Amino acid sequence: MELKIDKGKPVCPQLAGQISAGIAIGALAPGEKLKSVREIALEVGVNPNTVQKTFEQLEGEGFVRSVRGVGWFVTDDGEVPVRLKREMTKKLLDRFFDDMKDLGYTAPEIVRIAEEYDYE
Amino acid sequence: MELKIDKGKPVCPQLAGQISAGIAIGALAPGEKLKSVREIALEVGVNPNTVQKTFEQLEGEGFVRSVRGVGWFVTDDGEVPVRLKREMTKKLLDRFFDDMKDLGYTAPEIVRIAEEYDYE
Amino acid sequence: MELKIDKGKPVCPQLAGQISAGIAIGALAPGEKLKSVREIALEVGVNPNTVQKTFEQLEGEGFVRSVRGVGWFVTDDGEVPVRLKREMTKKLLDRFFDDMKDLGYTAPEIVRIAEEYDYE
Amino acid sequence: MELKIDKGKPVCPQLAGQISAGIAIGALAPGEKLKSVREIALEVGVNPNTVQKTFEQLEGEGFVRSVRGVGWFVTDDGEVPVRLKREMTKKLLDRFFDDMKDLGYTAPEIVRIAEEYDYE
DNA sequence: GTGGTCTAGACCACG
DNA sequence: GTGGTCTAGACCACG
Repeated sequence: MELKIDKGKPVCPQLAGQISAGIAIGALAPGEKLKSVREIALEVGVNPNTVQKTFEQLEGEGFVRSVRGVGWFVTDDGEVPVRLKREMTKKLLDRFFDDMKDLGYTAPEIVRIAEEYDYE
Repeated sequence: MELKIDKGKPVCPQLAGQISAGIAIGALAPGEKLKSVREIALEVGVNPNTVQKTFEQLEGEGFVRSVRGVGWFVTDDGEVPVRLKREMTKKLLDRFFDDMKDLGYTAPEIVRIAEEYDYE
Repeated sequence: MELKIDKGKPVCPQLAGQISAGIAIGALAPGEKLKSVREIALEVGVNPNTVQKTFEQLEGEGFVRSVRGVGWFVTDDGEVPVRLKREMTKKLLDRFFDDMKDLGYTAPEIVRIAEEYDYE
Repeated sequence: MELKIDKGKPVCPQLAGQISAGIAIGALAPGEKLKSVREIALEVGVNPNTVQKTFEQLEGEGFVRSVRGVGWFVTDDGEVPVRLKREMTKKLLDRFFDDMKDLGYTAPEIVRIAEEYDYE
């Protein structure tokens, strides 16, 4: 699984979001070993500490676990991806509709705009 | 126009976004005088310096202008609201579709989910 | 409240334990502002990052909360000290009896030894 | 004598503590041959290097000695178990009373709590 | 001055 | 090589 960071924005949330998404969509399977802290740090060009911090945050949410001297692993709990995808989807929908409503659109208008949106 | 700040997140972008949205939707009309820096600071519970900084940023984008000793005004340029709304809408759509695609949805699926979304 | 660190042992658990104990015994009251990260770092002679990390761990357990640019505060939840004291007491008792049992003592013997212990 | 390791915590101190306790309580008699490094490593699921290192530490404290090509033995000195038990007991008592005092208990309270403790 | 984030780099335990 | 902890120090947002 490829990771990509937009420098200039906070790194941890970006990494956490991408790894969470990877778990949610099954690109990272339950129990699977993740790339090492150092490898990810090199790949996306950030400090290993930052990757470590991201993993510790994900661990706090029960998405990953660490085995000292071995690596980090996706949690074995098969329910997590299901729950994650549902929650992340809801979050995106809520934020999108909220933001669009702040711009003056009604719910039906938002849906129509989405239908007409030409996604590259 | 009411402003609301989520403490804990950066204040300036939040304020700038809400004021921009206000201009985009016409809640703040071209040429209209804005509330004073102090008034806004009290209303949302932040430091006046922070509000001042936000206005200066908006001024840099041509959305507002200041009259010394009097206050801040929405730009008189009637094109600004139109342009603002178009740009902000596009930004929200792009981000929403990008994020949903990262979650494994295809464009048609995203549209269908939006249609089924039950916005409170 | 005074903090003291035994260099050579992991710093974060020591700090977290002392602050938790302070909350448990009421030395740090609900809602009270804690010393700043930098002040504690200077006082106990560790890096501010380490103190910050400790606070973030305590935040994850709901014992403290931060207000950006202002400081860290003991949680307002008055139930927390009660729960904390009960849990920490149980933990210490469990560990003590477990360790003593590993040393070959029976429960009654452990109690007798505790009664005869001459605490300075 | 059975050994059990809590993965995630440093292994050497755990092993050393358990073997020391075994000597202190006579489960491992003076002069007795210990299990081989490999056998222990397999039993508790750690690397043989780690077990070897633990034995070398215990050797440094005079608790065990090695016979090349044969294995590791508990020291023949009959005084060692007595001394070990006394020292380990004192250490546990000191730590327990210290920690409980940090939690706000007085010595008499600590004793009373220990008396009332319902050890499973 | 205060918390928040990040880089750089050291050193440890374990494998 | 891998995670875990820590120091040192920079820079940001906010007050």
